[in-house]
Amino acid sequence: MGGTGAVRDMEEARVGTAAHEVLAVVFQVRAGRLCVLLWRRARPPFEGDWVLPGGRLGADEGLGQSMRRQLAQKVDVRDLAHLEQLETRGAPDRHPEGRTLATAYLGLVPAHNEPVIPGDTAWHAISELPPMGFDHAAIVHSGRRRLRAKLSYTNIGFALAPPEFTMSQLSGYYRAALGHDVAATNLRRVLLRRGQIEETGRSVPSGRSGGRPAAVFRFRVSHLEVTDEFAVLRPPPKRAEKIY
Amino acid sequence: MGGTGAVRDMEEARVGTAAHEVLAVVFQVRAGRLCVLLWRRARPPFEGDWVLPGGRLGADEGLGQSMRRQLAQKVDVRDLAHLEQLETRGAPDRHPEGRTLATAYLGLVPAHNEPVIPGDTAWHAISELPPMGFDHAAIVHSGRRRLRAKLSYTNIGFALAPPEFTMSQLSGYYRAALGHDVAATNLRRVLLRRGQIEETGRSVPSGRSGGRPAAVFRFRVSHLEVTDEFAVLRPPPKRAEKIY
DNA sequence: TCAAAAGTGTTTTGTTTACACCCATGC
DNA sequence: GCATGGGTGTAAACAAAACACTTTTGA
Repeated sequence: MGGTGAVRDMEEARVGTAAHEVLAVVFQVRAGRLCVLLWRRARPPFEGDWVLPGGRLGADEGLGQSMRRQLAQKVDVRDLAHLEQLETRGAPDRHPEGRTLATAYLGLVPAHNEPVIPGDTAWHAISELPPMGFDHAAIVHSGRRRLRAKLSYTNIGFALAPPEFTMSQLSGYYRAALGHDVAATNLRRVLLRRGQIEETGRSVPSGRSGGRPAAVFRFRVSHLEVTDEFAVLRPPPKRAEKIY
Repeated sequence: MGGTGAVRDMEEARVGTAAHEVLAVVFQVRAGRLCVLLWRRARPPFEGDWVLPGGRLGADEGLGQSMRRQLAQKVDVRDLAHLEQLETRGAPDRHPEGRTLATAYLGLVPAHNEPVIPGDTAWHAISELPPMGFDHAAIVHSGRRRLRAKLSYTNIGFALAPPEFTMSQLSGYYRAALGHDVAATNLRRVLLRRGQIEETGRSVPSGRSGGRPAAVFRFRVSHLEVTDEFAVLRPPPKRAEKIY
């Protein structure tokens, strides 16, 4: 146990009361790779290891509210296009200095944003995570699974892409997040069909190597929506008498 | 604030420490309807209202462990076919007697189990929820959404159905959980194709009104599995060079 | 023999992937 | 004019829903 002494010991003995922290898995696609924002611990335990940004829940804060406040110290909150709760971990031994529950959030920063971040934080590709403290590496992987799943049936791409983009750029963000190739030509049709994206009418000039100018798209809504709810077992379309 | 006085006040003032409880949304299909197990509060706040079973997190318990312990006082844990974490709520004012975080779980009891439950608990159809205390009604609806979604792309039906069943029974459980009709004939083919269910080889005699005897099926695995992961945007089947 | 319930065969529909081909631009 | 992407058209693959028809039983 740490050096806080009697006060902490008394608290821990009391059933049902525990320290609570919030942690953020903030992803951004950078240079074609899915990256997560990590913070380097300057003192034990896990000194020198990397951990998720976050901290103690304030006395009168909601969880999401606390997460945004803590994150504001690392990234400008305006850069965060999406934030959702991921999971809560409460293994009694997850924190060596005493019982601490942690509620993790998934946050997304659109590509090409370059938020100012403190010197002790850095973006790390999730394919090459550095040594990480506590159970934070596992939480990063939870976040990746969540993002990956939601790319299939929601419009969550809006939080990965900048406000305007070409289809080949967008397929790059999908590729980075999903971990496999995504054909721009088909992605375009799927997202258009689902009404997720629309053309701006403009196009970007082709690069020095030539090629047809690419049309510029944008997402139609910039908050999470389920766009493909019933992959299967969908309700009968006509006379759909719901039973509740 | 409640009358606990100085001790509680001191705790609440201390940043990062809060009471923590676990709550269970336990569903069972009963008489063709999706029902949730509720507990009737005997004292304020919300006296007489119905709430989710649960209670304070113990000093050295994990969250899931605590949930199982608390649930054991309401339903026999052997009756619980599935338990998964749902969400954590931490609004500062969610509990009138003082800051309390709650981590909710989703639990499923297979149909036709008849667990012994205490006199102050009862099953309520979710289409006719009684007046409920705290934010528990919202948590019930979170649970229903989760169940409904997972029926589409996982084998979670195993936790709704008894060990053996006919297809028309199974379609009844799906109907109750999804809220719309599910044709037994197509459900059979979908679940067989996905390898979720298999025939036992036996059949049940037809009822007094005649009819062909129904084949008896069972789920092949009785833990959660994703059986239809990439509804769309699936990775290329051949030469699927994953990038991580 | 008829009604009832289960199960099979087949068609239709919808969605996504694959792939060939056409388009617009820089050099 | 030709290489280089971008974009369209179209076919193929696949899965699920709809529906007609067959099977097996009780009365």
